[in-house]
Amino acid sequence: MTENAGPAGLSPAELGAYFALIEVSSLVRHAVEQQLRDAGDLSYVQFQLLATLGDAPGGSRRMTGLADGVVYSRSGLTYQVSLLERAGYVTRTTAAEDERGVTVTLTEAGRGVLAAVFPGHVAVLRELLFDALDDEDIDSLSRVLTKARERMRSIPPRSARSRRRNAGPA
Amino acid sequence: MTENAGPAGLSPAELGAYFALIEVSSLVRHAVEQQLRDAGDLSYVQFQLLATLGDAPGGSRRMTGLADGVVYSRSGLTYQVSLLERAGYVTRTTAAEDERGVTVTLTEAGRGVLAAVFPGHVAVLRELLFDALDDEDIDSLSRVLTKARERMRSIPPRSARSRRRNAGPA
DNA sequence: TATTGTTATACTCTATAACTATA
DNA sequence: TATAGTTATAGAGTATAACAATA
Repeated sequence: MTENAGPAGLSPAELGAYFALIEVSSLVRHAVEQQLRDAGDLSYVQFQLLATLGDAPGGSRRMTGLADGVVYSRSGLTYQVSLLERAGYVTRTTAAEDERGVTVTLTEAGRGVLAAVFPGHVAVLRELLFDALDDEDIDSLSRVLTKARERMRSIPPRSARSRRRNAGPA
Repeated sequence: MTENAGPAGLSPAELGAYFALIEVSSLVRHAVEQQLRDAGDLSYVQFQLLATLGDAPGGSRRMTGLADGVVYSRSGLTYQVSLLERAGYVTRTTAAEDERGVTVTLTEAGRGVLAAVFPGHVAVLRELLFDALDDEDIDSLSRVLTKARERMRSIPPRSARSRRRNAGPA
């Protein structure tokens, strides 16, 4: 018997990390969602999609690539992208290389909202999260969470399985 | 001009920490939500409420105290607690000290679901999060996030303001 | 008058399954 | 046959505002 809580439970340190992770991320997300709603009438998912496109070369991505870590079902992605298209923030075109695919591209208006929303976004993060942390805190937070993220990405995500479940053998 | 990104933006370290925080917490939450659904037909919020009660003396809490860090509107809390009551996991009684208040109490059945759901819950956290981290990682994660949480709790939460907004001066 | 909690309602988001079209 | 994406639909969750009751 170790001090480390066997397979049955979590150690106190793990429990503490878990609860803090959930509470902090909830509060951050909730606060940021309000700000995005107020400043640009964007949901958080929509913001993430726009930001992902903003970082992509040419402001373009295929639907599939856009989903990573943001949305957990195909229909959900279609839904959100439809809203963005209706708002004029992205365009959808048939992919050049694969006629089945759809390329989503950020428009000028899309870059506009991003720019409009960004300062307030940053302000919320500063006030709520980063003002409480020194450089070292931020570094270790980033380091540990990045490590965790890489692990998670390497594990078969449920969304990848979901298709296969339908089209099972037989 | 510092290397530290002025008020206009976030430093690369901050950006990295922020994105990793959002992605990791989303993935964790999503995975855990599925597990809770499968194992006990509980939403994550319901699980949090039960767990909060499980930690409380006598398994009881006032509605207001139950909301902290879990739910962001009173009606949302009422809704979730109603579901829990209907399922037989909690009871609601008029508070002894304040006739306006409601005391929510965990039932035996409530403790039962918690127990039933817990091992799988822990397993998901291990596989997804903790297996990737060593003890030191977990300690710093816990330390930094706890620091952040304390800061956030000390800031006037929007939910506290919301009431006042309605009943503004004349 | 302020606070606790509930209710009614409207809305957003998500997920499953069925479907189309291309590879 | 497998993959990319869309659509229809149904359900869960959330928030706002109006409300009742107690302090």
